[in-house]
Amino acid sequence: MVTRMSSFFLRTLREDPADAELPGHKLLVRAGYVRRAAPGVYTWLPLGLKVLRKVEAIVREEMEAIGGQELSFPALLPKEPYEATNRWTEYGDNLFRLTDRKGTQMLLGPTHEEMFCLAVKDMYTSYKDLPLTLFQIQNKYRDEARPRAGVLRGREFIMKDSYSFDIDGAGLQKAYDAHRDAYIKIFDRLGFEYVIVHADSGAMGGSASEEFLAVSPNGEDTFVRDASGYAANVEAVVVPQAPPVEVTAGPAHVEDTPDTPTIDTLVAALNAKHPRTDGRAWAASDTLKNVIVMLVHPADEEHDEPWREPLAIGVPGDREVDAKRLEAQVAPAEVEGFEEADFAKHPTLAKGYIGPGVLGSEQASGIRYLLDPSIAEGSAWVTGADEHGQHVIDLVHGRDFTADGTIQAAEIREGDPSPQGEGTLTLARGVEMGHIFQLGTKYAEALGLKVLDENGKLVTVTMGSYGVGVTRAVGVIAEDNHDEQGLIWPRALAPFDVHVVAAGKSEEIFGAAEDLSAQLEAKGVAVLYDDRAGKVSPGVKFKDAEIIGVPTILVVGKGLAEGVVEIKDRRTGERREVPVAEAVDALLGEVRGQS
RNA sequence: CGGGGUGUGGCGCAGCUUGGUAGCGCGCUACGUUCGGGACGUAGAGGCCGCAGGUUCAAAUCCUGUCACCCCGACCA
Repeated sequence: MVTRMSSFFLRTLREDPADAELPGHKLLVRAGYVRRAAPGVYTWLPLGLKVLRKVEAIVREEMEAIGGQELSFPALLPKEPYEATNRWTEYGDNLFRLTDRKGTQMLLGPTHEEMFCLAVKDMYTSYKDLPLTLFQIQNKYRDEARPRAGVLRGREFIMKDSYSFDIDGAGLQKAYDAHRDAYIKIFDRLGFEYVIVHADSGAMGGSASEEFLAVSPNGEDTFVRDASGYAANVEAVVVPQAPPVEVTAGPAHVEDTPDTPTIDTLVAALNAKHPRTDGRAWAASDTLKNVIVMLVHPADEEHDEPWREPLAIGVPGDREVDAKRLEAQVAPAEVEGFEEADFAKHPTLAKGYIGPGVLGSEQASGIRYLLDPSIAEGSAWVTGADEHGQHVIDLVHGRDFTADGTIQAAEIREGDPSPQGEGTLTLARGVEMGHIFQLGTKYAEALGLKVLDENGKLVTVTMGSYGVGVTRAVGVIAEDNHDEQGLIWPRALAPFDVHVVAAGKSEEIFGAAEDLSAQLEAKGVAVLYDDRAGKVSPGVKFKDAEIIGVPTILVVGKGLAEGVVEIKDRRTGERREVPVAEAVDALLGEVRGQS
């Protein structure tokens, strides 16, 4: 049936909503696709829901194409399965928790590994039942500390989550590859620019993990890439170990460097009082900065309570320790600052002048000491001498000091050499649209999902989990597809195929527009017909058509007297007149010609 | 959690410094004119000025407290 603007549940806004920042978000609200219901919680109006359903349909088709079977779990869940996997506590404040009238604690599902795992355990017991891939497209709930950018980061959002179940690693790899291919098809069809980056599997556990990031300057994730096609999340970049270099430095010597607690003050003091002999000036990159943090490990077999461990990290003085990279390396431990009270407990640490002299498990402080891999064996450094106001010059790695190992925690910068290939890295931002994980047996083990193999032996099932942000996809597409006037939907996702505007007041115009709309609908073309009569001027209708962003606009107006109507391409602005009798065929060509 | 900001008809905002019976634009209703680029006129409807205390003859406005929301950061499969 033709959708008529006169009765369609829609109201466009002339002005930007005050609470929106990004253009796509503003337009989705202004054009009547979504409304904010609560922070990070959005209502999908009829127009928006049509787009959302189209995205869902694409995702569903591709999941079914790789043999995925759709089901639907509740969003309201019992807490026991999440206690079994420890996520009831691990998920922390991000979990929406509630209590029923009997006082039983429940949660709104942030993701459903546990439920899928238990469902398979409930029904399957044999290797013959595997492999299996299940999926759902369902609301997820996460009490984000800071929801953002409208539908891009909500506290309630729709996700397609699927899970693969296999008897062994080879099966998992196959399922993983199938999902990877399916995701490529999905994101190609959704039509946005994306990169597949190596990701950190972090708290999810498991071995391999890749993220699909929609490239967008407004994205929240930073990733690197080089000219050869390598791309990785910053957390996942592995800086190669610098090869050893020949020692050219003289013996290490301690110098007085009063009032130099920072790298900047140190470099200035060195150049003023201890100039280099080779004529070059000291730079921050000649210094070795030692940063102490406090790791908070969760309780484990040996510790009943969360426990704390100091960690020293040595990085070149011109680089910071990247908090995200560090967190990824030490997960599931959390990173806290090393406070004054902690310094008091470690009297060998001279704040501001900490050096490798006391760092390391075997040294005076007993603090584990890890170096950035860019610090080559044989290279000489200026670093703290562990006495207030003193630094040591020409301290050579491997000759004068050693560490307990290396850690990937230094910041990654634009122009750094690519860890793979020849070129240098560029940094860009993206929005995480999909994430695929090889989970392995973590969840199956915790929940006891085992099947009998062909030898009659119990084997723990190997799982993968795979997510696509469906509501987020609509947000990203809106950010990517608009101009000054409004949204411009890709044809495959547009809420309607053709927006018919009756521009005028004569009965002939409305009659012809009505007739053309009906003919199009009869051919399976979804029509939004602006049949508003009376005081709604053509200008208002044109503006609304532009902001709503249906890719093809049919204007029935003044040309009708000469027997022509106008077809406008919303994206290019191109317009052409066609005889009324040919309009339907011409529009069918538009709608079906491209995709 | 840290920093910045905002709460006034459905939406966007002014008024607050210097207290005196709440205003503008959009939208909405009725009638008339207009009709290819967010028309115009006339007449209307619609607001516990976030909430609670306080000061005062009088509080949207001053004071105290509190709540909420937005933005940046931290956080975030």
